Amino acid sequence: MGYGVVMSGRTPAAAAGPDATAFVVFAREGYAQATLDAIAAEARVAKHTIYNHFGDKQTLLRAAIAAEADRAMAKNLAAVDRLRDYDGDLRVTLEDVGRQLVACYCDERGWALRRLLYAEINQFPDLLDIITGRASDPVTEALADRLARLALAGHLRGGDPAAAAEQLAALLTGSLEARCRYGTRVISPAEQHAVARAAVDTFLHAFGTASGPAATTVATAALA
Amino acid sequence: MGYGVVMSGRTPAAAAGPDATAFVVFAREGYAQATLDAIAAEARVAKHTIYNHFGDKQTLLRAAIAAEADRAMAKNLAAVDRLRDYDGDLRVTLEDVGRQLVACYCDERGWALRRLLYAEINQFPDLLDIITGRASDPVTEALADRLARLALAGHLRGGDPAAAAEQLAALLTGSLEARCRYGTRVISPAEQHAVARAAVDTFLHAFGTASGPAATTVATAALA
DNA sequence: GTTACAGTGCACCGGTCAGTGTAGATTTGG
DNA sequence: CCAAATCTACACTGACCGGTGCACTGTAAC
Repeated sequence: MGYGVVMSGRTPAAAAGPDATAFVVFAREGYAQATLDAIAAEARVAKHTIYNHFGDKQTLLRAAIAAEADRAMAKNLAAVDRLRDYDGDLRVTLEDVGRQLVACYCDERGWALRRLLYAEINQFPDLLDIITGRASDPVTEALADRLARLALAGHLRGGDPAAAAEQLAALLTGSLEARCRYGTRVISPAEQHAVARAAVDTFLHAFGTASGPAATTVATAALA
Repeated sequence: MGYGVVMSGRTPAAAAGPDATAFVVFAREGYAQATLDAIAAEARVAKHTIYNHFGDKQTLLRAAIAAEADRAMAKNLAAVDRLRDYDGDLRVTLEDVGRQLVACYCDERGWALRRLLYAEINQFPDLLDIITGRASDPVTEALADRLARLALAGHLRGGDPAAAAEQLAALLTGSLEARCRYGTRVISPAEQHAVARAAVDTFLHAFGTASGPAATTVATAALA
């Protein structure tokens, strides 16, 4: 013990532990450019302490990424879980969940994690193993579970729920890479809402039942 | 003069010029880790020669990325342009184009470019300016142009063709990040075909006309 | 032949950084 | 109250790399 919350007069950066601070620095500077001196200074901790805890720079990187991936997945799963609150208006519920998933994807830290992964995946291929089980895979699976329930209840067309989940996820996140300019642009909540609405609209056209609210209007997919 | 094609006994790496070689090394090692000595050696060129041509390391990076982005965009635009060969079977034509776009996205060099962009966008925000006009933006726009023609001819539902193009692009590429594991996994042509077919199927359900071939079967979107 | 240009190989400088060593301060637990 | 463990501050090493200077070679034009 001895970190963060226990100690009183720390900066926010240090309050979350050295690995969280390390993630911020790694994401900002890149692995090679990030110096341990900078990480230690930003975490308000002696450089030696980091070596005591993590051994070397690579181990610190892996720990930082694992912690951040856990955080991101928890947020995603919480959003998908809201599909249990299905109260009769499928479109509204889907749009709500979609909006939250889009928000997760547009999150500053989400972009930072994705950037860091793309950047270092060549030098550290084993980062994939750290991410697998903590990333989009379980989220899509959980989404497939919810969609399967909805299909069984007659609110969606039958078929492979995994495929449906994949298509919905693609519709929600596929355009965000371009819209957010690789994470350098922050898009407004209104624009996020428009993306979610357009995605759900297309999804319901393709996977909704005739009885369901498939055809409202062609979404005015212009942004706000 | 003095590079590449003109000289006979060069390795493939050097045959394309120092900037192409530089891109390969930058993508493999990362900007900071890539040494000019390594680039020069791999390009079969003296380090000094690189400085004569590009001035410094950053300029070399920008030149390498610009060249690679041009190459990628040309390939994408060629694929979209095949939508002009519309011969009556919309689904077949769209799947053909979709398959080619998926292949572009899964291209080894395409992943390398995307990785490099994600990796260095923080250190070199101006890379976005280099990419804008050479990247997915013009491709989506060209796709919107083709879809507008198809809608006008009654083969697709009306509405904003830009939105339709964005949705189609999202369906095609949205699942590839996960499927290709950030570019470290090569997916088979059969799997690429399945992705394109599922995307086009969903797209036609949402944007096809009643007269069109909207409903075939729910695509058996299992991979091969 | 000579002038101009472009490339080559090598050695060098200045700076940076991971990781270690050490010695003193602080905390923790019994 | 003491001892073990942990943290801090700081100096140091060994290695690496961007960029430069220099002496030399090859080639094409006039």
